[in-house]
Amino acid sequence: MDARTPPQAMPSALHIGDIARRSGRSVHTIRWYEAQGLMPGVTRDRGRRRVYSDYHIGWLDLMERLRLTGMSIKQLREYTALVKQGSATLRKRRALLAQHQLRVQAMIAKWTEALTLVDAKIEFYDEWVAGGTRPMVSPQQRARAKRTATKA
Amino acid sequence: MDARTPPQAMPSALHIGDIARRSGRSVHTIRWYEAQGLMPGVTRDRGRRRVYSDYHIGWLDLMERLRLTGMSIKQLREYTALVKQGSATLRKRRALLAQHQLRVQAMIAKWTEALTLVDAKIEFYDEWVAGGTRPMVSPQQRARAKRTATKA
DNA sequence: GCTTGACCTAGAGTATGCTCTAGCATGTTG
DNA sequence: CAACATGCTAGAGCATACTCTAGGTCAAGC
Repeated sequence: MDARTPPQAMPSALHIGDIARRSGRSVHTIRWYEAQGLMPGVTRDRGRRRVYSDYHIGWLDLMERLRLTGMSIKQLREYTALVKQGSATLRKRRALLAQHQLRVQAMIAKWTEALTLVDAKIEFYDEWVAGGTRPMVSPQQRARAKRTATKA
Repeated sequence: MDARTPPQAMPSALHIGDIARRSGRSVHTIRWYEAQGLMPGVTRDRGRRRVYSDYHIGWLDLMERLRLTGMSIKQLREYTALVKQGSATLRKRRALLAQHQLRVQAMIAKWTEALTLVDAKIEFYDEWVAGGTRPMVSPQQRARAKRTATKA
């Protein structure tokens, strides 16, 4: 009765379960992402089921990397909104990603700095365990020395 | 009546407000940290007010760095519990910090990897904006190429 | 001795980011 | 055509890490 699409007409027509399996997320999470405005170009089939393509696998990979590097759902939503608006927003998208890139680089620098104290603390414990007495040089002093050495 | 400690007997006797100001936290947060078992060696004065020393400034600095690098409150609690138990737990503390150090290093590696896609995406947008048409080489392909180049 | 500010406890409220349940519809397969 | 998987919506629940409110106590200065 109804004009069905031939099985191989599209490069890929995935249902939510397929996307869930292939992206390593739960179907709940994927629907929730869509509700949050993080899933561009999701269509529906006759039975109102969501239809995805391979594009969405790549998309979720990007979302994951951005999330992993600390981008909030709110910012992902902004980025997704720009993508939905088409190529007129290319510059804005670029700016948004460049801003994020800077934030991540800053964060990595901060983490590296925070590690100096942890390194110093471990060294301190090593000496304490080896010597049996609390070392003279405090972890804070060591960390400071390390930072100075790195800068020099 | 009661044997009062002379005013200058201790190197520093700080109240919660001083600690809050000097550590950049709110008094609420500091009390909450204590309730979570993250504040060793807090004593009370006659009026049941918390008394801190300079030690706690350094302690909160460590807590902040560990938190910043993704250690959970639960893990901080474990570490703090070890510190409270004294020098018998030195090896355990060292192990806990070393484990965290590895996690942070792995995290930095992961972030750096996640950045390759963002870098590639920005480059892709730059070409698109400059050329007016969607470039042939996808961000994913670029990112893959970058990762290969880095490895080689 | 009274006001003012800092402090106290207990517990409620908030933001973020999922994660799952309930109850029902639809699609596929033997 | 029945059974069973898969999907749907709406909304509740949860973990984490704070953040703040309410209602009262305490200490020091005037």
